[in-house]
Amino acid sequence: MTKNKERTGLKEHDDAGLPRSEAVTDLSVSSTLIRGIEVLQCFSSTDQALGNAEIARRLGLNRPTVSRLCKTLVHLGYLRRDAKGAFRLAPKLLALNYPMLSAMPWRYDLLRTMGELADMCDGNCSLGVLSGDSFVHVQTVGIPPGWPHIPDIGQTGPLYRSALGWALLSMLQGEELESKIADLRALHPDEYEASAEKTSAAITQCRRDGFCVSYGDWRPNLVAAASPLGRTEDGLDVAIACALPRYRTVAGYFETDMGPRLADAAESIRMSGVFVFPKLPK
Amino acid sequence: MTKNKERTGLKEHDDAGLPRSEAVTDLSVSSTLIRGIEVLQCFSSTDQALGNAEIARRLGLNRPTVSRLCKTLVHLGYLRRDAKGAFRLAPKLLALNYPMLSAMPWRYDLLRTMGELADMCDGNCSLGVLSGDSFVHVQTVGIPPGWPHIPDIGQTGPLYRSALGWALLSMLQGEELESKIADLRALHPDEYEASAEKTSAAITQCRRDGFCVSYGDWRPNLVAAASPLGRTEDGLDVAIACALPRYRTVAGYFETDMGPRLADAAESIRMSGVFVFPKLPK
DNA sequence: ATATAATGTTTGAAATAATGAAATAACATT
DNA sequence: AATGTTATTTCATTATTTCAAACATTATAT
Repeated sequence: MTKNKERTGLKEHDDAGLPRSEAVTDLSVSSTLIRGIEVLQCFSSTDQALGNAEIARRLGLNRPTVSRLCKTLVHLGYLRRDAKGAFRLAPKLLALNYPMLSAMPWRYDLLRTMGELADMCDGNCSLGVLSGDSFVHVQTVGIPPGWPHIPDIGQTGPLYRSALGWALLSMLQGEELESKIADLRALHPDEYEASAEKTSAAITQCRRDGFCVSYGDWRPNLVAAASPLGRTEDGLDVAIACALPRYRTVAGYFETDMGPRLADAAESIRMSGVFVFPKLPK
Repeated sequence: MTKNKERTGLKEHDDAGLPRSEAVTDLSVSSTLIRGIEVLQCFSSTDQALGNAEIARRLGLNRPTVSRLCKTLVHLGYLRRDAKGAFRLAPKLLALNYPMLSAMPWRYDLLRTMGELADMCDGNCSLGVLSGDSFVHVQTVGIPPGWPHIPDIGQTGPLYRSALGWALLSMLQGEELESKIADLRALHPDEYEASAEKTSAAITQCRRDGFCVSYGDWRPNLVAAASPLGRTEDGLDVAIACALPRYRTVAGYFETDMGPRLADAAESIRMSGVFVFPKLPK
């Protein structure tokens, strides 16, 4: 099952010294579970309906295997078949998340403030949470008509080239920050290197001014400012951001107006006590 | 693996005539995938952090097995360990849903109308989608402070004893409705029977007046009205509901004021053409 | 402190479940 | 009708899971 190992990126023992050239599969994780969930991961905003064969092609499995996995997921209610017989994610998948969303009551408490911020900059305002090598949106307010993309719960973005990502990184302390950066570097060597300077500058700015700004680093036509909020009791790192389309942005507005205001708002949110803000190194 | 079969409720061939009393396991679904996902399903608003042993107990597996499944889910990023070493759902799980949310652009288009409805009744307004034997909330607007529960994306409720559920059922046609009711009856025999009359009355009301009302049938202290919206192009059945705490409800308000207004709003939403409304039987 | 009871993880061998090739069936599109 | 799709079924092979036992690691109680 060499293919499988490479695909899933499982950590395995070094084969170098083994008697036969046979690879040792990692018995401590379940490959079937991985494959099943990888089926769900195949779907995206642009690939909303997928057939068996297409999924098999992407995952490097053969059709019968995928057929069985999909059948299982349909049985569980997380996939459905549309009129054309293709598979689509099913609404029950949302139910899996409800426990997590209801564990973030601060998402509601911040709605008002977020709305005010969105109005203030005539753009939108989002909350993001650190997750592996990405941030994940957990709340978004203000989605004007004609908005270039759909920021919604669950959308992910890069830590190393987005305002929200930088704000999140700025909260990590020495050892923690080191290891996160090492992870990012390992996962996206070239991409990370290309943004390394901007990243460290933004982290510095966050720590000094309480916010940082991104000019189209993530979404080419969006300008955004972000501020760190802190870590929740149960261990999630949270930041807040405001964004608007580039063509509507007045030069310097984010640096001199919106940024400081966002930082103020973040500061007063921190006063609520929901978020623990780390003591930052001088 | 007799235990497994019973737990997962897999359909299997009748063993009656088999030579040995050995059960035939169903090769067409993947039991490992089922178990892995069942681990995720263990979490709820009230059980946000679970240990290995607790999960094992609930699923009827032994600890090593659960340890491996959890390790796999952590590897995938869908579980995380908190400060105490317990497992919690990880934010990456939200990312799995993003493709589905972004496939429902009408969730945004309806925000304004929903806000108006919520203001009008001084309560909240939600969109629900049919999913198996339940509805799933896909959007909620208006969460006043002190609200008795947290209606949010992903929350599920019963089809047969809630306004939203009844409104959804009212859209199903003959054969489709029959089979859905049969499913409900099979899954919750007693509970269904207890609400059967209310259910059919509400379906009738929906078809006649365009809305139905529930007085605490789902959440004891909530009164709600709901209207069917129709079926989306990709096959989801959607309904809209407004709810407020019972103690704030004036007698008859939902029947004579809010209900008809909701029905009007639903009617004008349907005009937008996003939802296909079935031709109802006279 | 020490004992006791839980929990989490690692083994290895036995049992089982997953796999993929081949065949079949169902469907669209020529 | 014929071709190229795609989805499903079957079955023998193989690899993965499972479980019990032992160990390590916490908590909790005495």
